[in-house]
Amino acid sequence: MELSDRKMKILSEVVNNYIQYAEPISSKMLCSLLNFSVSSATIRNELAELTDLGLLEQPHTSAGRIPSHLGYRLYINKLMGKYYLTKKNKEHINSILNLDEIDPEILLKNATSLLADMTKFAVISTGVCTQEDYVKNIKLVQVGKCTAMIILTTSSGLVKNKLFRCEFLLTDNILDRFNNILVEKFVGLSLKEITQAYIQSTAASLEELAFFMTDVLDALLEISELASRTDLHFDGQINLLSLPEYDQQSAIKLMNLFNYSDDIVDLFLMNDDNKTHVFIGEEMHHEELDQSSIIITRYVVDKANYGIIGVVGPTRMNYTKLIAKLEYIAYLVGNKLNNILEG
Amino acid sequence: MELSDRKMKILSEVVNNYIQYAEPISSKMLCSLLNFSVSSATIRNELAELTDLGLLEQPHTSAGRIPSHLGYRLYINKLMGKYYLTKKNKEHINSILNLDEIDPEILLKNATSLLADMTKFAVISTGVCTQEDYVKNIKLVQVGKCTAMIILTTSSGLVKNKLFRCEFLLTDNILDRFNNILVEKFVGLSLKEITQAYIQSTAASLEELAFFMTDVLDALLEISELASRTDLHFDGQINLLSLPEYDQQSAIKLMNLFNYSDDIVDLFLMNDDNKTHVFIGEEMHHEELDQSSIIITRYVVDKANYGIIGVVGPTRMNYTKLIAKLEYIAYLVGNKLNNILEG
DNA sequence: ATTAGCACTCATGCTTATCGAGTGCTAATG
DNA sequence: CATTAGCACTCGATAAGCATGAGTGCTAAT
Repeated sequence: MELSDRKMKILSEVVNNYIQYAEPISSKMLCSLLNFSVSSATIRNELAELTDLGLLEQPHTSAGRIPSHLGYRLYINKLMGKYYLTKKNKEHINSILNLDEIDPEILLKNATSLLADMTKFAVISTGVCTQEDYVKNIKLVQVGKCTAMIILTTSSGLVKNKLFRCEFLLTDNILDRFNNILVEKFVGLSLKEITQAYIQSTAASLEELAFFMTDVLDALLEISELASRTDLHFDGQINLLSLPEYDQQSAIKLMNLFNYSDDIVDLFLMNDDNKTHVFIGEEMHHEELDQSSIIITRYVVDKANYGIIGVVGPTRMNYTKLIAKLEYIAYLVGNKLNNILEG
Repeated sequence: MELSDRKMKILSEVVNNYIQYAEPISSKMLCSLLNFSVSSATIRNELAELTDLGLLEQPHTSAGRIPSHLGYRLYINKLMGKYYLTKKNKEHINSILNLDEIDPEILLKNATSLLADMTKFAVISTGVCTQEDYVKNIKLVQVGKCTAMIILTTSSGLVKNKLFRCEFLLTDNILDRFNNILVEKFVGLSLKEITQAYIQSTAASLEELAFFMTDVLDALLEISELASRTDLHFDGQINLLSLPEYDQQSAIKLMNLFNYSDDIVDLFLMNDDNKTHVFIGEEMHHEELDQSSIIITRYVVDKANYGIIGVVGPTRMNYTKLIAKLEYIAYLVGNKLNNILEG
């Protein structure tokens, strides 16, 4: 079913207006905004039809119209234009992200917080996801009499570290020996392969050394689990509190959704290509998100490595602007991470 | 001025009741709760006098009484009993904090989040504060072709690390040389001494090597600044949202106070001995905190090292219970950190 | 297809009335 | 003199009534 050009323009205006003012719009108002040479009664007829089609809604009989989620969907798929960031905007983003930070985790944290600041909404991002991350290197460094740090680097550029303690005095010599063993036994393995069971069988093969290496091996297990769990970054949740669409109740529900984050991760994984996706309220089938939309996109590091970054806000959000900002930041992050990985 | 025993008991009951139910209490109700053999009219007379003394307040003429901040103050200083944690409570805390985590930062994060979970309020803690933290050791570890990690350990047990990148290919040899220089020039210095200027003058003394070491030195500067800045841990802010005393407005204000945290830090430093302190609403002279109280205590690592941990909640909080929980956790954290530092 | 005109709806804001919990005060009591 | 019964009074909370006006839907005319 095709809508007339005029209906399109009306729908578009309703959405734009609602995004800007958060109030239902009347036929009269639309009439003066649209400059068609028709009267408000004609607009009213059009509005009635758009409402019948399920694209618009009325909060109550004598109120103006607001977009339904179907209305938003049509708007997003067909009607909205593309927004181009101003030079100033881009420079602002560049100036904050182009620091020579080379830790992927910190870079992502920065990007997430920057986007939250810019959008005044909540932002979520994942660390780099990779099909098959494997151990690139392991280093042990002594930091105290009985304590040392284990540093794990992976093929996706991740560098994770963790402190651990042994029951005996450490020396460079001992640590070197341990380190060599770890390198020999674990470098090249996929992170997934490093399980409790695998560690145990490795320990067994070490014979009398196994006893001394339990702490190191435990630490390795923990850190590789840490490395294979994609980490999540949240920011700007508090921004949502000041928005008219969230009362205390729903804000709390939303926060909890973020905190017990499995559900959110699932939502995020709905993004399965390199395009930007918009999910609107009820489409997500999560009561807590009925009033909200999520825009997600991927930052692409290289063929095998990407991550996801997205904005969560009220359905009434400025999609064009947000998409532009999100995509630009995702683009920069992807580039930056690619540099880090290559370098 | 001394209050009669009966007045004390009445005040105490008003506070207890308000803490539990968040509602003004009437003379009649008090009468039945207290089991004095007097009538509600007598209680009313007592209440009137307590109100005249500024210890109680009436939300409006025909309402019951609630404690004023002076009332709370008296209650806290003189009236409230001591609460002893149940075995179950203690075991729960132990089981979460007695993991063999040896990174002070992570330990503190865990403690903060545990306390937030237990109290359902917001919790803030500082890292270890120390009069004069000095550099105990520096290590450089290669993690990529041109990237390395610098690890700084300090006298207070802090272990901080940071990735940095050089403009040239790294080798074990080069890093060893760099490392030796760093150790020679910086180990034993107070963190405060490592300033931009100091780094520059050190670089100057290195002559032709200086050029190659700029990146390392920059990283060192950054990381030592990071280490000397006491870090702050927040948790449970969202808990405050569900409390009746905070509407959206005041919750946001409170969150912002936490986020731009200088003010909060000042408040925290009001704690200048090893006792537990309670600050009540208006006493803090921060509009945002008028409805809130803060309980702070120190965790003591050893003579020179301590940190602060505190709970922020509505003035109407269960002080005895909270103090018990807070102090127990602070005690464990202090102990644990002491072990880590010694070991 | 468009439109003027008009009856109809409903959220909003204001005023008024009622209710009842809880107080403060007075006068009586042991 | 502390205590108390009794009672008038206050004031928030809740509901009900009413006017207002923005905005619609429908009809009949163009």
